[in-house]
Amino acid sequence: MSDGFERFPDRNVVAMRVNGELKDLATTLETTDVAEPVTIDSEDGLNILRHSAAHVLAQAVQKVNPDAKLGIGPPVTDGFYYDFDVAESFTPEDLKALQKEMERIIKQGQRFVRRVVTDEEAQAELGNEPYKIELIGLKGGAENGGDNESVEVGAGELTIYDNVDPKTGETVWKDLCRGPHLPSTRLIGNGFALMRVAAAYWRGSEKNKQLQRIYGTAWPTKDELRAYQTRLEEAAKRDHRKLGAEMDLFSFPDEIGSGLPVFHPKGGIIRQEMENYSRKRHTESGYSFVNTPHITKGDLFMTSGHLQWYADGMFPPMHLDEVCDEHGHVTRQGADYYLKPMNCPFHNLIFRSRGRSYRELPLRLFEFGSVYRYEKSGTLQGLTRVRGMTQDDAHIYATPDQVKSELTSTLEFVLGLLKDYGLDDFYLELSTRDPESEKFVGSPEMWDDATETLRQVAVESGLELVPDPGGAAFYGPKISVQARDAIGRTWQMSTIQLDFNLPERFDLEYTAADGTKQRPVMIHRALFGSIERFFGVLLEHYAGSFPVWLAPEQVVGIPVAEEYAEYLEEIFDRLRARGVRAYVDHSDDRMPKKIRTHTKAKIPFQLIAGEDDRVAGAVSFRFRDGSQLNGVPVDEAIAKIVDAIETHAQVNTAWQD
RNA sequence: GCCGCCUUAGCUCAGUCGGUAGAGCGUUUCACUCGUAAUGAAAAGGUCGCGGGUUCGAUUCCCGCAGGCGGCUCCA
Repeated sequence: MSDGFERFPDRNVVAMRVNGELKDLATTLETTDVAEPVTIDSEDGLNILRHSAAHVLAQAVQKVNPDAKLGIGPPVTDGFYYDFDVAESFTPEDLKALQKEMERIIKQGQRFVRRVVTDEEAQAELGNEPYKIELIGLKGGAENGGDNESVEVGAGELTIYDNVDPKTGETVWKDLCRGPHLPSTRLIGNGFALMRVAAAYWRGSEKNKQLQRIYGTAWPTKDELRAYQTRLEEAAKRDHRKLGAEMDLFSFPDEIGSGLPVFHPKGGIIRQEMENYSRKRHTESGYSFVNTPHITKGDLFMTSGHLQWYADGMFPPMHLDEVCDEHGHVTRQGADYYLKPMNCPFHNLIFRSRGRSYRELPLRLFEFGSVYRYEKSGTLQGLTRVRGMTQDDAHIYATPDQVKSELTSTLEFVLGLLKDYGLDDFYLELSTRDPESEKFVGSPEMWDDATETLRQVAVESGLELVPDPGGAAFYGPKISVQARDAIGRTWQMSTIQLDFNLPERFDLEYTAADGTKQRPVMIHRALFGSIERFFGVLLEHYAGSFPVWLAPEQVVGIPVAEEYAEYLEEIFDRLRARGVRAYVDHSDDRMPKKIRTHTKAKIPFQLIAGEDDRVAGAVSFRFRDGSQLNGVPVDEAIAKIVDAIETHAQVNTAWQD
């Protein structure tokens, strides 16, 4: 007989795994138990640290405001939160006071002591905590509470953790909790910080009351906390909304409306390059280009099912063409016109515009289609969540036996194109139907078939595949390509959706080789998702330092003195003749100032010329990282620049050869 | 949509315990003609987000709205 403290005297061990289950160090071990140490810097250890920090926060809140009712307080990525029902929401000053109180509790070194209770005991002890009582009632309901709630009440026995003052042995606070916890609050140390206040619906449902949530972060050491804060600052620096304004790429004029961006000339160049390259690749891969209008009569979206299921997400209709007599009676019925939220119904009409032969399939219709979605105001976010956007949307109509190979080649095409834009770290997500949801069309059998086909294609790609239950669109399951950016964040990029339903709703047919009419299968596929969103993702991925082909200004000329501007202009004429975006800076700033200005503007190449260069028929390069290449012969310089553009190279530093 | 916070010059921000505002960068002009991240000087630029209320007087206090930010819910 022993416990974890005796078994693992190392101070970094904060808990243990006994026969596979996480336990407090204070747990008594039988000789037959298999116990492994859990150190504070392991994934389990960090979760325990953060969970214990959440407890300390809750204790601090109730110390300051005894009327605060406790919600739940689980660990999350990089930190923790705790939800409270309080009359007044927390202010930034409150957070400071709470942080102080937490520090006091931590210094006190309170012990976390586990105690098994019956439902009745827990209900009696926690009579003042209505949310905890609700959770106790749910406990029997097994796993339907979700992970965050199961932190409070596990599936097995019910436990309360007492926070015990080590000097007096007095219980100063307690909370319903599954555990495990750190042995002592002291181990939280000074590597934690309260971050922000937010509201959150109780048990994640819009129908429930909103509680006040406090987010915090916690790390084993102060240095790791600082490193985390630095990471957040770095991410903030590459925020596309900030860079978009600084680099004069796009804006959201209030006069136009929320979530409706305008692109400025420099942003327009980037978009144009993105679109042109995409057009070229689609042409090479056998896509046909189509164009469809931005608005349509409502019937089309009745046929597709959008109005039945997603009217909430659409801009409300314009009622047109109605005529009334002088008494207000309708003498001619009008029609509702809607802004389109998706392109697929339009493409279906193109497919249906005449009889189709199996020889035409697979038919791949592509469009940069403008769509409008009435996103809730609170969900809008820069270019990544907008109300008006341009999808690089394609719909592929295929025979059933073409589907699998078409899906495979589409996935290859998508991944290849994303790589050409500089993203190369991917995994896949398979989004399937939520069996609870009523929001889907077609039979469950169709869904099963479609899901299985997608799964096979995803698995055969060799990429990591993550399930996303309930993530499907209402008309079919999908594979989505998730890309990791330069600082490791993941973004949902392309989606490939399989759809047996819309062809049926639109009664799409083709004539098969045997003369019979057959139903095609549809594949929906957006590569960038939306151009606006992809633009934002690339801007953050590159932190504004685009590869040369995408950079709005590719080369800037800096004469050492005004005298050399003419020499540079001759070179720049040649660059411009090759399609390079190249301008000489004729302002009367001094040379170092110009270098500073254009370095901050993240222009890939600065070409500097003075007496030495002119005499030698050369120019000097300065790159974005400050490295230089002096005295490069003009012909070579031009060739290098053009090559960097054509190969889509990222150039931040001097060439090595 | 819900909760909280925010909104002052093109940008970043200071300020006014209620008496109509200031800095840096940017812009314009002048001088300097300069070899790798800020030459100097001067000037222009703001009905302090919008509407209402309180007040002798509101950019400041109160209410409403809009927009933004952070979350929650949502994301066809």
